[in-house]
Amino acid sequence: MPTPPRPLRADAERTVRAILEAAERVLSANPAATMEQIAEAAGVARTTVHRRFATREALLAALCAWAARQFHAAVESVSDSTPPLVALHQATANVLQVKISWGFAMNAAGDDDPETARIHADVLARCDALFQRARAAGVLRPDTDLDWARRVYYALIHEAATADRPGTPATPEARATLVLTTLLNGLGTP
Amino acid sequence: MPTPPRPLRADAERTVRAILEAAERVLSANPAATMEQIAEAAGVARTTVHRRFATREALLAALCAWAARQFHAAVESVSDSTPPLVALHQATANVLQVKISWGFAMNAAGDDDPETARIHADVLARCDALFQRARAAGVLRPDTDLDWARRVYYALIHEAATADRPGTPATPEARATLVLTTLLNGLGTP
DNA sequence: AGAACATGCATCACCCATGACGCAACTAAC
DNA sequence: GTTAGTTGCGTCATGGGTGATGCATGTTCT
Repeated sequence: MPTPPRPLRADAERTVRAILEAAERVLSANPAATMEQIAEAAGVARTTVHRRFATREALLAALCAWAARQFHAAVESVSDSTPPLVALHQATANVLQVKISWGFAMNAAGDDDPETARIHADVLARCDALFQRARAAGVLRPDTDLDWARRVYYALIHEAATADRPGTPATPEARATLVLTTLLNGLGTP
Repeated sequence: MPTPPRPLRADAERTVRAILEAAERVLSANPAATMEQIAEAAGVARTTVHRRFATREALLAALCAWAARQFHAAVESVSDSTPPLVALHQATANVLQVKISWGFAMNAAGDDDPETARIHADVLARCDALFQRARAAGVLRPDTDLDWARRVYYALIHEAATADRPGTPATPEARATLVLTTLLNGLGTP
């Protein structure tokens, strides 16, 4: 996370953002991409990347931390008192919005940083709580294995976020509906 | 694919198998693992790996080709005349069996080799045909988007193959049932 | 406008994975 | 048992990514 004691100047902050966005773009296409390629995509010299992120690991960690915070914000904005099905839809749409732009960073395992790990754990807890509410309210079957449900849910979100076929709905809301109808009703004939 | 003009001697063939299995094991844990690590896991000198697979790319390609053939065999063994639901269950169980042992190799995009690409295309075609039969038979809803269905199906198989929690069913058959009930019925209250 | 900060560029050193040989010891195949 | 193939080991060359530094040229902030 780029929070050195001395606050960054405005242009430097812009540079950091540009580097993170470029890293997401380049690494999602090729996870083994070099610092050089990332720098080029960011429109910046390679040495500048090293100035902001001492090592490659540091860049990866910062990228993951950034995505984790977006992820957290997407989930946090959903009120705990909203009915489960509505809350699920809101959270799904928000997460999809983030995931479309930060797909690589959200999948990359950057839990070596304790702060990022904490955020991930918090999101996980919120997700679990929401699923428990959903099960208690009868949205999910009473005998549902919540761990399996969560895995399936994440997987569906991932598919909905990466699907780019003509037939796929464009807006996050429509995709969220697709995810939830598939999760709850399946694709078979009732 | 290890098919040089001259057939390999028995011990050499064993070595190739050991290297491929080690590569799967090591690379699934760390996709950026070195040839050295793979060789060590295979109980073989690094130079021997290079003797069998000239370059790292060649090893990856061979690994993917091997997995693709296993994949193909798992799908091919299901008769085209079997009722769709039964066929789905058989194919799913077979694929899960393979995927548990060759998870990395099946995900790695090794379609640069035309032969492997052909096999993958063939498997895809069979999957599509099976899904069309399922839809025609009323197993899938008549308005189902088959592309979305296939994506969800693959994703569920992936989750079922990588789930290693105590609550998860152990046998491929039981996991196949989990995949199919989730795919067809979803997890919501009917 | 002046001070502090940021960037590009050129340059350097370093490490490590990769890939290639040759040779001696061994093993399968006939 | 002879022959051809296989392996381990030591060795070497090379490329490429990484990380650090100094300096001149902008840019921001006050």
